[in-house]
Amino acid sequence: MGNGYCCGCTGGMNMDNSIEQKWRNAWDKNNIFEAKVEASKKKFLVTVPWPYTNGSLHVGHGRTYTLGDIVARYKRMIGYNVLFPMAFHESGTPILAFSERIANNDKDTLKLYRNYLMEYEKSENIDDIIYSFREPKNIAEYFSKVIIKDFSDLGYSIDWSRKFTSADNFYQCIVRWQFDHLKTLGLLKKGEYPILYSINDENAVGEDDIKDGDTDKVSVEEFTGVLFKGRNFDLITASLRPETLFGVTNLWINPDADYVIINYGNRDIAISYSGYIKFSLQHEGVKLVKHINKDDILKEKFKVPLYNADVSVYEANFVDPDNGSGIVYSVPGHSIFDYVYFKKNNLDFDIKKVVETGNDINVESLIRKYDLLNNSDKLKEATQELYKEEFYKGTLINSSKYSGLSVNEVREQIKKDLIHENMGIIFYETSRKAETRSGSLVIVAILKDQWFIDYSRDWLKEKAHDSINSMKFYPELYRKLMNDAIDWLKERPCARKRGIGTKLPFDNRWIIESLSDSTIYMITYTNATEMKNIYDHLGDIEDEILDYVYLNENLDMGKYDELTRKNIIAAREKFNYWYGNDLRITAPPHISNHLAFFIMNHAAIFNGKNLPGGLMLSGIVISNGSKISKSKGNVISLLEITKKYSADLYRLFIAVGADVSSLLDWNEKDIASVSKRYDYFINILKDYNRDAEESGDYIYKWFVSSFYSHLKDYLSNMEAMKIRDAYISIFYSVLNDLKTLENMGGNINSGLKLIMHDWLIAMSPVIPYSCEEFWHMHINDKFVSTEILDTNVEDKINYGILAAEEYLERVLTDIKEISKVIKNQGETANITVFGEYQKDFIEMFNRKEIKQEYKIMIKDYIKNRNRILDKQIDEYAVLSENRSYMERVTGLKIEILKSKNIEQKNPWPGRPTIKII
RNA sequence: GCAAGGGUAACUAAGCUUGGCCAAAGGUGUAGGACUUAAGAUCCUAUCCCGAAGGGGUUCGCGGGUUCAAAUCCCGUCCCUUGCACCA
Repeated sequence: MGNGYCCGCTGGMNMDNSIEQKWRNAWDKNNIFEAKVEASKKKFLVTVPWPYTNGSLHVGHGRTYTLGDIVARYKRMIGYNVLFPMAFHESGTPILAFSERIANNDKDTLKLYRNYLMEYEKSENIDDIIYSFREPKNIAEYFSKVIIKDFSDLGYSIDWSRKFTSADNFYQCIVRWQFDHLKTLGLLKKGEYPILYSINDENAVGEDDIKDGDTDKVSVEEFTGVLFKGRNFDLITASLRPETLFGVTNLWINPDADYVIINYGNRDIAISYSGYIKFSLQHEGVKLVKHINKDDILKEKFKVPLYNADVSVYEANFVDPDNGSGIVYSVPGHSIFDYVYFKKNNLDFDIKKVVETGNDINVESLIRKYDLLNNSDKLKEATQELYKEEFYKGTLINSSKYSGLSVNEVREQIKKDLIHENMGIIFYETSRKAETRSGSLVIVAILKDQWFIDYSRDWLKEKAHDSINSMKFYPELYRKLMNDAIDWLKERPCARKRGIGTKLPFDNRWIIESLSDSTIYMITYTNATEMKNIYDHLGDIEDEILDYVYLNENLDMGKYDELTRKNIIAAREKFNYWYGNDLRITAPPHISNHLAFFIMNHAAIFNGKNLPGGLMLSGIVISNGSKISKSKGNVISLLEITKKYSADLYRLFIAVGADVSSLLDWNEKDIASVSKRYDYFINILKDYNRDAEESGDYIYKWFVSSFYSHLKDYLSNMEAMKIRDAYISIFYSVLNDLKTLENMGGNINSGLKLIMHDWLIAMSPVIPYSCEEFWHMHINDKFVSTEILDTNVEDKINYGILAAEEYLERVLTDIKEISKVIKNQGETANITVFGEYQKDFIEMFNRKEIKQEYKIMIKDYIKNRNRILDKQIDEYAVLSENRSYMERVTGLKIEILKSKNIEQKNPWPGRPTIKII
């Protein structure tokens, strides 16, 4: 296929949507995926992170969910009682921000949502729905429905009876309980924290409040405010590179900017007006003294701290008064901006080199490389290149006691020394100039009383490491990365001033940050219904109830009524049965955040079997060769997938398109090649005729044996979560066997009849709809989705027959090779298999007692010894039985003989002699 | 710079943990053939080099080493990709 015109031909062979819908409805009607406690059965809880409900999901998101479903269905198939639940995440600012933007008629946002809705709604309804999105909960509600629909269409065996959202009241009780625990454990503490802030709105801003914040991220950068002493007042510059201090030749101010004198810590300091505003939000006790004229600064000389040289102040229009303090120091030896400015304005200047990199990347070479004197486009890029190079490879020179130290260690050192000498102060700045969507400036302010989770405790890290080391990892290599991430964690700000979420129980000015409220939420899946009942009944869930349910602590039940008691007891029973999260599936970018918190918070609160059991990390998905992004126009929604392709084809592509851990490229060419095989599968099953004759022929025996040996591979690969390898065995290899069967003169229907039952079950985790359809068509009226596979395959494999087939193929390969060499000149192939004499000889040889008349065979035997394999095959019978097949494949007349002589060139076991004449 | 992953035949991609059955799976592409009025689809065969006998030669980034034996283990080296944070 390869384009949209596929539907007339191959596309039509796929399961069409109505068939998929038919089985979806049947599954739902019979509630077959609702998981119930069955004490006698081993349970398996598999989770995938809950989706965030501010939009619909695309082909990339679908991978982890699809893998989750494949695993869930597989485990169910081999007899586990499986719980595969799902809930929705609404915490944080994005939904709120989108809602506000819709209310403000922001064009881009309206367009974005119109695009989402166009796929799901009739055009005349769209405006009304978008209007309703002025209320944030309507966005969340709408898209959670969309996601449920998409997930259902994709055939996921999710137990939706447990769904909830992070904004649900009952869930928030559980979050509060968790934070009370963390507090009791001494893991919560307060501190200062820099945040992005809007002056006009007097509020913290998130990525979604910032103009282009999603495409061009803004982050907080820590500058070093360096104070230069003057006669009447000091002056402050803000630098990312304090280590270049010894290379300072002068200072720059902007001739057109507004400068002021402020008083801070009993000293007068010059700074730009907007620098003052920021500074006052970052430090306490900053007072504005007066506005000053630029000349008051220009006429002064200032002392470079630590170094004490006097430098002058010059004017330069490239200095941005809104950036930092609006005053910068000039280091032409290591700053491209400074150097270029001097050059372009034909000013005299000194260069003092203070960083040595040992290579030829420096200010001058980069200016030449990018022709920066004539072309300023690349100024920023070149600057970054230089900073990176000097940071990682640089060593200080000409810098008094700091000389000889590497830049990356000395930067912190100099910063510390400056602060210690009272000549330095931390100055936060945004990584780029940013404004909110309403147009007010975004700056960095310091937030007092920020709450942190303290992940630096040794006892906690140790427990987390133990937990990681006893978990299963797919693939294994992530275990080390996970351990590293744990070591790396320090303090994590865990609450914010705004957004959707749960209030901190002991400080309700704060809302728990959205990753921090999602660390142990999987416990809720086990008993969401009961917890909701308790909440609805009592209007709250007391910590002591949660302690009883989740921590097996004691509870005085007397104070609760019967209904509550019933729910509490059921909740505990369900939790105890279902928890441990046996497998969590997500992607590597979560290692350093979500997964680390997931493991840490579990380690803090839980023990033993309730700690995480396993982790599977799937690689990223790209679409048509590039990263999925709106700007590339390669976002393909899950809805589009089920409509244009089919759920089963998508799922099959996810399973066999790439190893779980590798990058997966969703592109037409690769889809087409998977589709080709899938269509073949569909066709043979559609055309299957149940009245096919059963046959005990050799080739059917081989076919069945081969099938079960593939099934064996499949099972062992699935146990190792090597989903691709597993399905190559059970899908591609079996299809190939069917073709071989046909080539050998067998009948596909007769072959299918022998394996259909088990084949459909084994395939059903990946292509559940097709398997369901054919199961009902050809087997029985129960659901294949709930069938249990007989995993005892060993006695169904006849290794002798497999060996015979291998032998046959070997002989054929030899015949073809000889034919090729003699340019297909022969007509008849005489094949002679070994006889009694050869057998006797080998026995004698092994006993080292060779009779005289046999000695002529020694040389030949030695020569061929390592190609001889004796698998006790009746070679003569195998070849005779397949004579017509061999004749068809080789185009030669085949004659089979059994050796009756002692010869110089003998046939040996596994290696007959072949003569083509 | 640090950390992690990777470099395999025209392309893509397995294999490497547990060395031998690896000239190295699968897919794509290419060539020939079958089917077909034709096209498409499908199927079969071939696809590192040499060879009128199932054989030989040279390959798995590069250079060494261990071994009877290395794509696989060890050492060195070059190149590529990603991450270096508090953002969901």
